[in-house]
Amino acid sequence: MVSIEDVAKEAGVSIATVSRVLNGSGYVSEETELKVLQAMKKLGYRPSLTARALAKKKAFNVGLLISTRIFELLSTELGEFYRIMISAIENSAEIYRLDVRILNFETEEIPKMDGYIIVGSDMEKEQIESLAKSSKVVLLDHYIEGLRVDSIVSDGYDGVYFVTELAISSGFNTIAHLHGPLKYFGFRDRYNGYIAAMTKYGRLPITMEYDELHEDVETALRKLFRDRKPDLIICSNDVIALQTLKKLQEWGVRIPEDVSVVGFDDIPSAAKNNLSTLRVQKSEMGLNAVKRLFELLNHQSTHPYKQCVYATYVKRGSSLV
Amino acid sequence: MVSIEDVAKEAGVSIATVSRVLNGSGYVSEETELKVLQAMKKLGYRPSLTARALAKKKAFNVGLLISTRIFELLSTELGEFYRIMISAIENSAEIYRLDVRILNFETEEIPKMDGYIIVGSDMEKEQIESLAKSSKVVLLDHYIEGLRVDSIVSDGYDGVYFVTELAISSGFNTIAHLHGPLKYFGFRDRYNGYIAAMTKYGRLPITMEYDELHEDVETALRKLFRDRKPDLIICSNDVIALQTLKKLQEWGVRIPEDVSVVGFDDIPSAAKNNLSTLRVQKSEMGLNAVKRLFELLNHQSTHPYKQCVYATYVKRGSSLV
DNA sequence: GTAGTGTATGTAAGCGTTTACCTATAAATA
DNA sequence: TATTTATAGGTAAACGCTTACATACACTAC
Repeated sequence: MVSIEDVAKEAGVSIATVSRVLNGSGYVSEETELKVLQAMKKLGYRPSLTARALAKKKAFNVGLLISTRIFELLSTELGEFYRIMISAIENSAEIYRLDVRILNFETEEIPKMDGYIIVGSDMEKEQIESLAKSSKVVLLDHYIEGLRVDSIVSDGYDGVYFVTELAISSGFNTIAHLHGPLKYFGFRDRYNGYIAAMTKYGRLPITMEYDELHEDVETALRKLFRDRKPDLIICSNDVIALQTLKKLQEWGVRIPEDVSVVGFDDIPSAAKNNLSTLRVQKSEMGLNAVKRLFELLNHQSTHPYKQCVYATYVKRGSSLV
Repeated sequence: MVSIEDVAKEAGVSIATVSRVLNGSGYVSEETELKVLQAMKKLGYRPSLTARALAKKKAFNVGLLISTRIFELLSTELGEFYRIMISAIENSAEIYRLDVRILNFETEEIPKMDGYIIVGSDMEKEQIESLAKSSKVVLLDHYIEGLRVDSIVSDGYDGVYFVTELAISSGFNTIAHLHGPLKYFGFRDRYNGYIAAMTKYGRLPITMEYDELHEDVETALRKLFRDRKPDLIICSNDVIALQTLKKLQEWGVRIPEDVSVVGFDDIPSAAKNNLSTLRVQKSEMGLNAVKRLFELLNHQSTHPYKQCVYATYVKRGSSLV
């Protein structure tokens, strides 16, 4: 590996000078700059990002932007999902010398900071867009189509594909998917994974949409059971799965002997109710958000991407698969 | 930030000893180890990955696994796609101290190396799976559903969503999607992006599947034009788009006045034929593959993910959008 | 008793950068 | 002419870690 020292030697200057032209800091004569530039090119020099990161003391400050909804959730049992993510962020931020400040973007003026991590899907597209224009931004557990902002999400497509395929190869016959409104990316993503797996193995998809916040699960389930009783219901998330579980038990259906039920997210009540589920890697995602933001903050200019962290299947008592 | 030195001081030992318990290397008495562990916990110590990476000289060797098909492509004009990716890999590998060796996995025995980057989609699922079991593996420009191997792909969903949305907001009325076989993930991904955007804006999707390698584009286009003539055709890839372009011109259709055509990939002939397209960020993806493999090779154990690099829209003469 | 061996720990030299601080000119100002 | 000031570039100390090497002690083997 060619180092800054090699370049300095080649150009006949000190490493400080090379560093200066590298960073555009301090005084360097045009003549010297040219010599250095040529030496770099000649040797094919590429600065070590690692060394640079280590040497720079620069402590960035980053805002952790959270909505009122999530803020309030945080102090309840349901907030565990975000609590885990946020504490992962705070822990890993230290490694990268990031000063994290938690902010409610709905009630407070957003102060100018080096970068932002936006948690969850409550911020408007326009606000994200304008924030991303002037700062480094990473979306955590959120993604907006066509916006091209760095995002970290759980891979719903792959997760649901995985259990569906697993179920098929374990001999399940009638695999249904009970999903939330497809206008939401997350639900659609999971839905697509289900469809892809079923299609791949020549199975007929059996799906039912239902809004877990405004509709009754009973109606949806009745419709779902009308033609053939499924032996496995894969639900869009744990809330839907738990409602399903409860209703089926009311009906006297044996779980998992008659019907297996699988959720998505792994919220705390999933474990309590013995629900098999696809676990969203919350702390891993938090850590990755920090890592990615750090990258952006340092050697900027890398092309943005969406990072889909694979979900992990957690088998519990609600399913035979 | 609490450093190894702080821990050493707290535990009353040297930093070398702390490093030893950190890495499980060399001799450390149980008693000392306990002291160190306690000091770490007390101070909330987290080792700096940056410093660690810098200090480790360890040069890993990695295999760049390529199929015969791609190997042969490499020396032709069509191979530019992979040539760019591969040279990006070779360049960035140096930064990370990776010794890259290019291998044809179909003709040569795969030698034992620290990690592998598998380029393209020609390797069998089973072989990838077994390779990933004993080594660190990154898939480049490939992704296998349900396998959960680290992958770098171009975000077809987002890319096609982006142009579709752009076209809708630019006043296009009849936007069609001419796509390759949906059994392939890449085509399906792009297709889903198109569907999502059209649905979002209440437009009726107009789609036509066609196998660019075995079927004739004329038939597909005739079917596509039967009901309403589209004013924009978004194609699954550049090859399809170029065939479309040619056929339309044969028919005397004016491009882009009558019909706009957009492709995907940005292969060299796209530029030559003035085709608007979604550019796959080849060198960025190559670089990211290296970076990700390096992460895996070092502080292993991070949870795998699929990285979807956003495509960039490149407007050329074939479209008004 | 002397040498050899296994165990335990410390010392210090890197790894490739950045940057505070210092020195040396030449030009500008008094 | 003497003093300031802007410009140019060098020196060396960090940054937090790993690791080769040195040291020290307690055994065992002859």
